[in-house]
Parts: sequence; C-alpha cells; structure tokens
Amino acid sequence: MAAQEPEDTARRRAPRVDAIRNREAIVEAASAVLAEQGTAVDVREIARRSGVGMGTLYRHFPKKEDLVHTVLRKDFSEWAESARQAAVDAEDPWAALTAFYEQALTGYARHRAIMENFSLTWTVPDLEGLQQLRRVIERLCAGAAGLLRPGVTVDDLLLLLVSLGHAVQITDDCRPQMWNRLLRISLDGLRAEHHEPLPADTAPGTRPPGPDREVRPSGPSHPAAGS
Amino acid sequence: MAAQEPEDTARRRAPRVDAIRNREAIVEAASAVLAEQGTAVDVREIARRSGVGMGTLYRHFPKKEDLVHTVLRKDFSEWAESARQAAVDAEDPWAALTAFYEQALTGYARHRAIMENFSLTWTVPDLEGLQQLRRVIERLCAGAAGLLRPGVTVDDLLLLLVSLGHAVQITDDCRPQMWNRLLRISLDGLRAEHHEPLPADTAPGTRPPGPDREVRPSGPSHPAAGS
Amino acid sequence: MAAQEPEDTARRRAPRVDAIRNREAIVEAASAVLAEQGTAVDVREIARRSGVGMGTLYRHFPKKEDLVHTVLRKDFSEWAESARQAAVDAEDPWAALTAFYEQALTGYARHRAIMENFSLTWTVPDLEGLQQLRRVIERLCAGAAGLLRPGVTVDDLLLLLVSLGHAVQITDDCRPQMWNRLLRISLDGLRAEHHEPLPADTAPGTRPPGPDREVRPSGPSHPAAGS
Amino acid sequence: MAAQEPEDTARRRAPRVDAIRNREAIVEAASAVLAEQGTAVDVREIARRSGVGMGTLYRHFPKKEDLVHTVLRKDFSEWAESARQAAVDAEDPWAALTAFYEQALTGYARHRAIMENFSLTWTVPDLEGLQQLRRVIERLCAGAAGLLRPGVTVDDLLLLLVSLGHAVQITDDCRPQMWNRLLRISLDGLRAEHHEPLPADTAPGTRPPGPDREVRPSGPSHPAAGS
DNA sequence: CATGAATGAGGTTTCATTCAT
DNA sequence: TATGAATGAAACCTCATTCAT
Repeated sequence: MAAQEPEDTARRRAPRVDAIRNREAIVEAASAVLAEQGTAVDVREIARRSGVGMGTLYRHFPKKEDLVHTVLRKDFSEWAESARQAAVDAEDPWAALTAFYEQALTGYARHRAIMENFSLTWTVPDLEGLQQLRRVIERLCAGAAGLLRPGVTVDDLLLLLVSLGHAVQITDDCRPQMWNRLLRISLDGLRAEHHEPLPADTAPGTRPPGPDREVRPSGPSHPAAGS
Repeated sequence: MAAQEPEDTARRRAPRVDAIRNREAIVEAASAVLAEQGTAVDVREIARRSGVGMGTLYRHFPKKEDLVHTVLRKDFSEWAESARQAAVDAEDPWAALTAFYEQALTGYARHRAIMENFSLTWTVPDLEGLQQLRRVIERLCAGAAGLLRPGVTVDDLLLLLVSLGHAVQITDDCRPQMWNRLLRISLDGLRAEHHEPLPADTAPGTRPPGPDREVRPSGPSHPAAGS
Repeated sequence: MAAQEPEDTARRRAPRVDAIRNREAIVEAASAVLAEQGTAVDVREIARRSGVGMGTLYRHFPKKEDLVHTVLRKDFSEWAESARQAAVDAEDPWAALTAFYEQALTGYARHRAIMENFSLTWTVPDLEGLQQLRRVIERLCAGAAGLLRPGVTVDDLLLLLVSLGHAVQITDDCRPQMWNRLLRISLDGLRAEHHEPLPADTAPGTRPPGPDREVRPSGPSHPAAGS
Repeated sequence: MAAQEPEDTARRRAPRVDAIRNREAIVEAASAVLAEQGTAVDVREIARRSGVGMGTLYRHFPKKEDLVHTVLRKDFSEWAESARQAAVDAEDPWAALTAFYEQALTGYARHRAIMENFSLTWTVPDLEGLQQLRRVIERLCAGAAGLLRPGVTVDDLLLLLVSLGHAVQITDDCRPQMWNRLLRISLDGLRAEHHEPLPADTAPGTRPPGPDREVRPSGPSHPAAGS
C-alpha cells in the first residue's frame, strides 16, 4: 500500500543481503559455539562471535531455543546426509555399514550440542534429522541382512551410534581415533557368526508398569532414594 | 596446633559428633541429588535434602566443587568396588569380565554425576576411584588374556565402560535393559576369535602437536573454527 | 531556499504524494493501535499496521512521542467536535449537556491513549483539543446557567468527564452502558435543586506551597513517604 | 535431624529478626514505589529503596508479581478497613456513606498501583480486599436504604469509587480536594429525591453475545477496527 | 559451630531508535 | 526516499558464595 515501486514490484527489495549474511553468520557462529560448549552457552558469546548485537540475534531467532533448534536441525541433517553418502559410496553392504559409522563418528560426533540433543531425543522421532538417520540405518540393515547377527535391530544400531558418539566426544581431544578401536570391536560383535540371541529388550515402547526400577541387584540405593 | 593431645581430644570430640553427622548427611544427600540431576544442581537442593543450612554445607565444603569431588570419589570407589566384587565372584575369567560390566552398568551407570565426571576425567588418572577401576580392569585383562582379542587394551575396556554407561543413562528410563544388547555385542566383539588387529591408537598420551584437529575428512569445519 | 516557487513546486510535489499517503496511513494505524492498547504499545505494531517500514515512520515522526502527540491532537479534536455537535443538536440546554456527555463517553472514551493523555494533561491547557473541549463546556455551562447547581465550574465538568471516561474504559468491555448509570447520577447531582455550596477548591492553579501533602487525615503515610 | 539444640527445640531459631526487618522494608518500599509509579516499576528501584540486594528481594518474593500481590493485598485491605471504620464512626447512615467515600478517597486513592489493580479487577471478586470493600458497601447500602435513590446497586457505588478514585489520582497533586466537589455532586445524585429510574444495566454478567460493540452511534470506527 | 538470609554478577529477552541498502 | 535490519541499554530472574545472628 505505501511506497510502491513504479514497475519493480516483482523484484523484491534488495537490502536483505546483509540480513542474510548476518543470519548465516549467526547460525555459523552458533554452530561453532554449540559444537564447542553445548547448549548451555551464553547467547552473548554467539552474538559476539557473529559480530552482531543481541537485538539482531533476537530478531532472527526470538528465543534461544529457536536458534539452537535451527542450528541443530541443520547440522543434524548434514550429519545424517554425510553419513548416508559415505554408506552409498561403499562397495559392499558391510563396508557400507562400516563407512556409515566411520563417517558419522568422524564428521560430527565432536559436536557437543548435537550429541546432547541426540542423547536427549533419540527415542522421540520428531526431529527430521533423526528420522533421516533412522532411515539410513534401516537401509543399511536391510542391505546387510545376512551379514548382521540375527536379532539386531535398528534401535540397536542407533544406540550404538549414540554410545560411540559419546566415546568420540570424550576421547577425540586427547586420543584421536581411539574410538575407532571401539567401533571395530562393536562391528565385529555385530557380525552374523555370533549365534547367541541378544537379550530381550523388555520394554520396546516405554517403561513397563510395575514396581519402579528394581533393576539394580546390589548397587547402593541412594540414587533412587527420594530423600 | 598439637596434632593429637589425649585430654584435648575429649573436649573437642563432643561438638564434632554433630559435625560428623552433618557431614555425612550432606554427603549422602549430595550423592542422591547428584545422581539424579547431575552436577548442575542447585546447592540449595542439597542443603535442603541434607537438613542442614547453607552455612554448614559451606563450612564443610568451601566450594561446590569440593563437595562434588568428595561425593564422586566416594561413589566412584564404591562403584569400582562393587564391580570388582562381582568379577571376583565369577566362575571363570570371561564370566568375570561379563559380570564386571553387568554390575558396573547396572549399579551406578544411572548416577548422572558419576558418568559426567567419568566422561570428563577418564584420561586424568588423578582420581582414586578411576585408578581402582583401572586396576580391576587390568586384572580382568590379565585373567582373560587368551580369551580376549589380541591388541585390546585396558583403555579400550575403560572407554567401553564409559560408552555403555552413557547408553545406560539415556535408555534406562524408557527402555530398561536395552543397553544389555549393546553389551553382548561389544563383549562378543572382544573375543579372541576376531583376528584382525585393532586400528592403532595413534596418540597414546595426549593430543599430538601439529595442525589442530584435521581428523574430519569431509564434515564441515566450523566446530574447529576457533572464532 | 525559496519559499514558494511555482515551477519547483511541481517537481517537488510528485514524490510527496507517497509521503502524504504514508503519513496518513501511519497516523490512522497509530490511532487504531493507540486506541486499543494505549501509549505503551510497541512502535513496530504501528509500522506493521501502517504498511510502512520503521524508517518511514521515524522519518515522519522522529520520536514515538511525536507520533503519539500528533494522533492524540487529531483524535482529541475530533472527539471534542463530535461532542460539541451532539450538544448543538439538542433541543434545550440541559439536553445539550446530557447529549454532550453521552456522545463524549460513547464515542471516544474507549480510546485508551486519549484517556491516558486526558488524565495526564487535563490541567495543562496546552493541547488544542483540550481547549476546544473546555470551550464547549463553557458554552454548555453558560447555556444551562439557571439549571446548573450554583458553584459548579467548567473544571468540575471537565473532571467529571475524565472520571466517567475512566469508568467507561474499565466497564465497557464487560458491562456495556453501566457507566450510563453513573452519568445519570452525576447529572442529577449537578442540577440546581441542590443548594448546598460545593466545597472550596483550595488550589485553583497549582499545588499551594507549604508542607507537602498533609491532606490525608488517617491513611497510612507510606505512599507519600519518600523512602 | 542435623544440628539439634539440646533443650531448646521448642524455641525457634532467632535469626529471622533481620529477615523480618528486611521483608518489611521490602514491602514498605514496594508499597511506596508502587503507590508512586504503579506496577510498571523496575524491581531494582524497590530493592534500592529497601536497602537490600536483588537476591534478597527475590528470596522473599520469587516473582515480581508475588511482591506486587502481597503489597496490594495488604494496602487494599488496609484501605478497605480504614474506609469501613470511618463509616462505622459516623452518626447516621448517610453520614456513613459520605464518610466512607471521603476516607476511601482521601486515604489511598493516590496509590497508583491500587487504583490500577482496582480498575483491572473490580469485576473479578477474587481479591480479598475487593470482597471486603464490597461487603462494606453492601452494609452501607442496607443502612441507607430509604435515603438512596431507588435502583442504585452495590456495583454502582463500587464503580463510583473507582471512578472518583481516578479523579483523585489525576487531581490531587495539583488541585487537592478538587475531587471532593465531584464527590458532593455524585452523592447528591444518589439521594432518594431523584425518582427517575436509572438506565438498565443491560449486561449484568459479561458482554452479551451478538455483533461486537455496536455501541457507538457516531464516533469514528478505528478504535474497533481490528486490522 | 549452625543457620539461612543477603549478595550481585550473569543469564535471557524486549524495544525505542539509528543506519546501510 | 522507503525499507527493515541492527543496535544496545535495560528489565526480569537465578544461583554460587558470604556473613550476621
């Protein structure tokens, strides 16, 4: 209504160039900071590293959570995609599985916020990236059907990824590639020559009803002691 | 001033009864709270559950860190000991190894602060409990020498423990015992019938000097981008 | 430089068409928004509803206050005028007074910003609209001279308007027309059959010098207590 | 459990003396500040005037709202009580009504936060103080039954109080006692010699359903124009 | 010596105003 | 000239730590 451009209506106003640059700077800085320090970072640190003011940051991402989610969605997707690609490029089904884990663990497992989120939400299939990841693993499972130990599920492979991802997080700074040894061990343990059944996963969905947490046979009781 | 004066001791001991009881109450409450909520917990929560005031708590432990360390040392030791005992009670070397992991993961892996700390400090052999744990694993390794895949180190087994411990943390609430499947897989992967050498752990001590973190082949580089 | 040069004017006018349209759009949107939400509203809300950018808004009105004042002057004047007209159309002096209040309270008393401002500035006869209003009331007073209780002043009638305006603001949403009952009561109280003199308005101009606020006989003193 | 006092268990720990002093200081300062500036004040201003730190303030009142409510409840109750007492002390029913309004308006009507809240919540009979006030007015109504104009309701008298309270707020600084003239007018308008019925309060409960706000006969439409 | 109230730096979020495009 | 992105000073609230009682 106000301020009409004579014949340029089709062309969108240009000045978003810097806005886009800023948004990207924010996301990039946030990605770096979140990777380094996890989601507990001070928003100011992100603003400082992006070179923008707090207001700019909050213009693009009204809540800290919004920024974190945006970054995680992006990084998580890229992560899943890079791992998928590594699997696709492999020569045989088992090599695909191996390459998948290697790429996944090499590429992003040091991203603290991703691992944080992965750990917190791996059972909640709401995240796009997580779904992607699960689909990749499903395909790998299908492809390596005869080679995989019977009874191994997609959830097992996903949990293995989280678990090894954590190992990467805590070793990669001081012992790069040490996690690779665990990976070999686990992959070997996944092969078909192991015939014993895996222990039943008693609660496929959620916690089973019944007396709460009587899992621990001999450990001390205080972690469960209410007060 | 004097280290131990018999007649002084009598006068001093009376008030210390309370002090000792308080200290124990604090440590016990802190253990429960730290197990449930991790080290990010509010100190007040600990004081509340101990039934002591903040001042008392801070008299015994001048910094939150001091309390946390005290608790962790104790719980970590108990943890190591319970796992050790489970191993000792086993019938054969491999059963000992299995029992060790089962007990360790069943008993304390839900202790959030322990796992936090374990993850942070597992390379720093300053903690008493960690040393204990390492000694237990050393003995298990020695005992199961012929059964263990060649090349497996104590550090591997320790890292496997951290890694599976994390899996316990994130699965035990919604999928109890799911981690047990990962444990079987890993233990099978540890058996001697796997003959391939494990990949070299290139950095036995700390990060090697040189170009920082060029580990990642294709992942984006921002996590390493300092600023 | 030159005040009015015919041929310059032609060149200048072209761009100003937009400017004028924008200015009007801003004022109109601001009027609506200020009426709804009062002066505490976010400037962005006004820009959004005007369909102009922040820059344009601030070009026309360098400070939020400028825009608010402009809107209030205009709306206040229209308000005064509509009330005046209602009074003029009435058949007799008392009906004029009644019609004046009815129109004033019906027409604009829900305009939050107007009432806010009316309350804040009713003693400061700087505003044009307020002067208008006062003139209307003066005329009504003069017309209804014999019918009005002796001693009633223009200020009384003005304050009555503010006071009832507030009643409208707080009742009109949940109890429409309830304020009308208060209006009847007040108008009846204004009639000449009441012979007692009104209490003296001790300070016709501003606060009298002297001990600060010793008005309150028995109420607690903290509202006046500085600290 | 911890730290038992030998035989003083019945006596409560003393050191709350300063806490109580602080709490009172906070409430008192808050009362003053809220009276002066309304509920939009900066919490820091209250902390500063109380002479306590932010933490202390937030220890006693975890949310700003808690503090505001506490102060308002107290001041509102005191207000209602002082007005009630003034009415009780009066010689006859009409004098009681008069004294009630005079005291109410003299004592607290300058308390901005009270009036803010009164205006916002006068239809919501949740507040204790409001209930008190309503009860006082009910009794006054009953007592002055024959003297009050027929058809006058408790809600009318309550709204009159809000309305005149607003008049006090905006006049008392520059024209003390001017509101008293409005009070006389209104009280005279409330007397029984006025026989015309008051206009019906069409919506006793809430807004009637139907086309929204077609109340305004000739006023401009923008205040209602949503967007 | 125990208590728990007090402290204040630091975290997230909002909004009037300015400025590059 | 119009745009709307950028700015940064508050505002609210939390929590490790200290200190008066």
